[in-house]
Amino acid sequence: MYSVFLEHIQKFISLETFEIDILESSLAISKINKKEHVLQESQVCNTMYFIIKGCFRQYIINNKGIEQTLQFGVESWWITDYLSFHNHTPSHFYIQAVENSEIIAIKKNVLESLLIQIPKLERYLRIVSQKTFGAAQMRIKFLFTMSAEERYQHFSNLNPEFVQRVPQYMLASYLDFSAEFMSKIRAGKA
Amino acid sequence: MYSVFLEHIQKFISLETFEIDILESSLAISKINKKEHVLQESQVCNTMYFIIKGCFRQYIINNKGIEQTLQFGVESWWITDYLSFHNHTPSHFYIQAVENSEIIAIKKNVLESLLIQIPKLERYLRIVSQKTFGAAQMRIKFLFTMSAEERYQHFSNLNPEFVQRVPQYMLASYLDFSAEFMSKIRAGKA
DNA sequence: TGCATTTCTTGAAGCAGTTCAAGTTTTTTA
DNA sequence: TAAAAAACTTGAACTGCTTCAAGAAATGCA
Repeated sequence: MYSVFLEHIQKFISLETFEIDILESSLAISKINKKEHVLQESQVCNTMYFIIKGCFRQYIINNKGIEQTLQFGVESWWITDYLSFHNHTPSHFYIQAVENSEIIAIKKNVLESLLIQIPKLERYLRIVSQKTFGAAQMRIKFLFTMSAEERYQHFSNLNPEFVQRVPQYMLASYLDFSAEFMSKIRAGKA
Repeated sequence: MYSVFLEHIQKFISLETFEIDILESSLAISKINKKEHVLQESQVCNTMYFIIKGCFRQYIINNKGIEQTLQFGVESWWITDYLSFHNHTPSHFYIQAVENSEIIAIKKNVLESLLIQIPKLERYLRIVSQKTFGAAQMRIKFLFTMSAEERYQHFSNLNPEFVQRVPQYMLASYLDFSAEFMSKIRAGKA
């Protein structure tokens, strides 16, 4: 089951057999059940998570006590709080499994040791995080320019399967409107 | 004037003298005048820009013909369209100088050659882009949880000098409200 | 210096989306 | 498979912010 991970890396760099051995012997796959958290607000985040199987979300609890999902992650995505990770500051976020999932959890010191043994991984992580930031820029563009209904239509056209996979209220908050309004959009009453 | 660049890199990795020589001989500083563009919508972006001096913004023109600023960059920030850069797809963005500025423009092939000669730069860029993505996550949090007035107050508390530096209408669109509403917030009439 | 351009201000009218509250449907679990 | 919990729906009242239009102030440039 490491294949999901190794294949993702090898989309960007090529690995020697010995490097694959290092990765497999340094890393483990953990099962995380639906609704379990891998990060809670105010914790310092010292781990990066690569999703092998399942779905996670990063969310906050706003001042009205409502959960707002800021990011989803599925197979082959990384999820973590990079700011907390790099600055050793308490996180503002929760990261939770939305489905029963399998992840590779890489602690900071393990990551550093892997990056020394396999320096090419810096390149892999550099490219992946630049592309992820590019995707975040597009997300902000959509949030700024589209109405709630347009954001929903656009997202469901691009990710029809994913829309089935998560509760509507989570998707509503990810698209920055209320769960009630999502209901009205879907009923054509918006 | 490369010092701004070299010092930024050396916050994250250390450079040997020969590596500094390679950088200085491969790179040039360009002056970009206020209002000049370094990227236009529909162009493929094949350059990364490091800002030595001045200020840039990334913006779009929305369907009402109004400019909306998605991102600012000042001294020691990188600015580019990473999605267009990595996927060779036409950009959705404009990147423009807000002040008379100086930048280091690094084309993709020059970057690749530098990364081969100084592999450590992968690490520098990896860390910088992960932190930048972390900042984007926080930005989305603020957009989701704060009212227009709270976003303005929060931003001006964190960046009091910067607020003086750019036209109000650019900052208004960056904070996702109208220029008119900015005026009312500042007058205490919101 | 003076004209043109850009930027900022103000008020009135309007509306996209929220909030609240209550009920219904679906899913989970014992 | 029944009861509990989670998720979804609906309508009515409300509001934070936009839009429009017009004028005032500041800045840039010949």
